[in-house]
Amino acid sequence: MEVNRKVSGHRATLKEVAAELGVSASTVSNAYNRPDQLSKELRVRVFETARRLEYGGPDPMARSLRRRWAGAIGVVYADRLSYAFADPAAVMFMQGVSVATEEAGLGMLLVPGSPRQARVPEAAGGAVVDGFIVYCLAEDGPLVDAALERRLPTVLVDQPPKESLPAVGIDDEGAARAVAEHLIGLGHTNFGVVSFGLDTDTRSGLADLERRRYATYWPSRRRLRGYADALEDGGISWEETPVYECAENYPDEGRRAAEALLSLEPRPTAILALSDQLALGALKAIEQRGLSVPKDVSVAGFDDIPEASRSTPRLTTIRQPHVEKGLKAGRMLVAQLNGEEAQESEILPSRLVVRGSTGPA
Amino acid sequence: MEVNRKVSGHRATLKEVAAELGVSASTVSNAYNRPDQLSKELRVRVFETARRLEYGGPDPMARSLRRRWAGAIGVVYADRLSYAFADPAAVMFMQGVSVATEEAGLGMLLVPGSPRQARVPEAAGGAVVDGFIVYCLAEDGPLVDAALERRLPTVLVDQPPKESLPAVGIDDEGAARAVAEHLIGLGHTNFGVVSFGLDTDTRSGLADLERRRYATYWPSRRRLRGYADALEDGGISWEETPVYECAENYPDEGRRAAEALLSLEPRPTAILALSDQLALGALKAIEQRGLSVPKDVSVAGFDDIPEASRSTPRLTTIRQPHVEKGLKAGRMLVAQLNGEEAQESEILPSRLVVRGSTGPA
DNA sequence: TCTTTTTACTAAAACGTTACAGTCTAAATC
DNA sequence: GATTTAGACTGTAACGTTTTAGTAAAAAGA
Repeated sequence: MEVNRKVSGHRATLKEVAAELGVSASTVSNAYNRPDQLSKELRVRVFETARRLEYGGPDPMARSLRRRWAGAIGVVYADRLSYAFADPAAVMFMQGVSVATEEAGLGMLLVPGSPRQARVPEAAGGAVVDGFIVYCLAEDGPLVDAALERRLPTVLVDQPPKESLPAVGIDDEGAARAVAEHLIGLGHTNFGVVSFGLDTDTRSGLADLERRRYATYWPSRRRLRGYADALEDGGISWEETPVYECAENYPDEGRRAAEALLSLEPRPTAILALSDQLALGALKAIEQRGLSVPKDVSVAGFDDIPEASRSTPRLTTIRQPHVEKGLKAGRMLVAQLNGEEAQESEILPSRLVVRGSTGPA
Repeated sequence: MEVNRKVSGHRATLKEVAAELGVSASTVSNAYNRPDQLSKELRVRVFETARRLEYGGPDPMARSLRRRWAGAIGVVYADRLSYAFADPAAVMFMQGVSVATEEAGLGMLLVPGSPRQARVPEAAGGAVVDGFIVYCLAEDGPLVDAALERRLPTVLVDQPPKESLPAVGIDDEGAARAVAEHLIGLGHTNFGVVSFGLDTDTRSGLADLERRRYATYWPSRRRLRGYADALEDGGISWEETPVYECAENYPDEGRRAAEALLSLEPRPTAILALSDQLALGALKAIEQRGLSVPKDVSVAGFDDIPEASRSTPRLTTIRQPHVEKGLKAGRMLVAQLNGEEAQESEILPSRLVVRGSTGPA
């Protein structure tokens, strides 16, 4: 759907208010921006006239242009925004960002568009913002390019290092390794992996080695790498370990993936999921099969979203500080906007949380 | 914290690209906006030169000013944004809005600030947007005024009708009445109510009749009204029914409120909560007291957030279509932006969902 | 060959502000 | 009484685009 701007009735301008009062435009401007530059009485009269003419104050677009300052930061998300709101981890991240923007009195502009839409680059390119937070984007996608080409202050989140831009993230690889090692330590030798989509094509199904290695999304690639290393170190073939990729990060997709994995021979006794959302779906698939967790199959997730500690059984997972990630990223960006130069990238702590969904093989 | 704009290095402009190439500014502009207006070859050369000069395309602020079109809508929220992200109902609402903005290729600007901050009106007044969605705001707050003064297309959500602006909401009063009647039908006569804050002061504690009647937030007022009517109709004194208001819509506040209510004499056998978040807290308080739900105390919520059907016992509540509310509001606004005039206000359906948390007195 | 159409480009005027450097008057200082 | 200072206001020039109306040359049509 295309949007045409409304041809609404004429709206009063600062100039007209000035003319009506017989003063200069500067004075009216000052009435709004520098009260000390004119007498109290005149200021009152300015506001009166403004109200009478239905003048709603200086136009933000003109002001932004003139001041070269938008008063907002852009948040660019990997996928459709509506998915972000459906993903507890992303919501927590945005919450963190919102804390930072509120501290700074800035707006938070959610830039629209999925990698599958054409208008996307234009959206990021056209955003009236002072800086970007780029969150978990396919690293070579057009969206990220569009954002970077603006050459605005930018903070990368869950992304590979790029052009010496400051970044915030966790040690995805190490964390993934830790979950896998935990399960190996419990004696498991037959694994199945439930993964995010590994490329921008929306495909669901088993992924070959090539596809796993060149996963488009940085966190996916690092996590798979962590699993792979741990398994190989434990004498388990990564190549023969099935990896089922899900087009979308919803529990239901995870359920389907787990169903597929459970039908394989030999049946995995441990399922590693790249997110809790997917792991929760896997839990359901196992239950529906009449199997029990963790007696028949162990399941581990990633993210430690609130639901992970409320499921039955409660989910073994990797805890990472989602809110803090957003907060850090937001503050870093604000610092850059304030002219502070060298922002250091940060790796936030994460750790394995063992709960009821994993047990001995 | 105040933000100063970064005094970054000079950034190339469209004019400079034009000068470098020896063509007019119009031509460069056309290269970006109307490819059919110049030859293929020149267009290519324009982009080359742009890249060489590190020109990132037309400046969005200038473009917005000239076109009188921001490409974004503003979402104004009642409270601190960070609370919105912590409230599942608000998140679902925003998800709905995001679907609508994505359909239209618009950005979604979250306007910062709580009613307790001074800079707020400036934030709404300075937002570079084409329209507003005003979500559940204290109806006479400065924020809503600031938004309305802009005289941009606006859609009200969960707000009292105002200035013939289109609105989206549910029948809060009727829904509240339905929950209360359900409990009365089960034989309850001793009620306690757990409410949101009833004024912009952040107070927690029992609220007198006056305060209940003039609650600042529209949904609170309507829901309390619904409870009141149902109780009075059932021969139960509303005045003597304790209403405990919570400063914030978090489960923990609900827990504290319920603790207070359970210490009263006579102890309520039914607790009505204005939201599921608060009701979930109440559930916990009752459990901590060693009482059982619904045997000793019944609890009903409002909103039917996902957690409501996962608690033990599962929560009796009012289901309302949060996502659809956002979607409707978003589409209404988009329609207005497209110049479609008469937008009808809409009352979305809601209904009582009876689950395990309510039972006979 | 002469008109008409098309193609490729340009000049100039907005869009609505704010920053900067002044100007002018009245009060304060010496 | 001359000089400085402060206060209140103004004029002009950006800010970086897009749009409108237009020109000149080339292509097409008669």
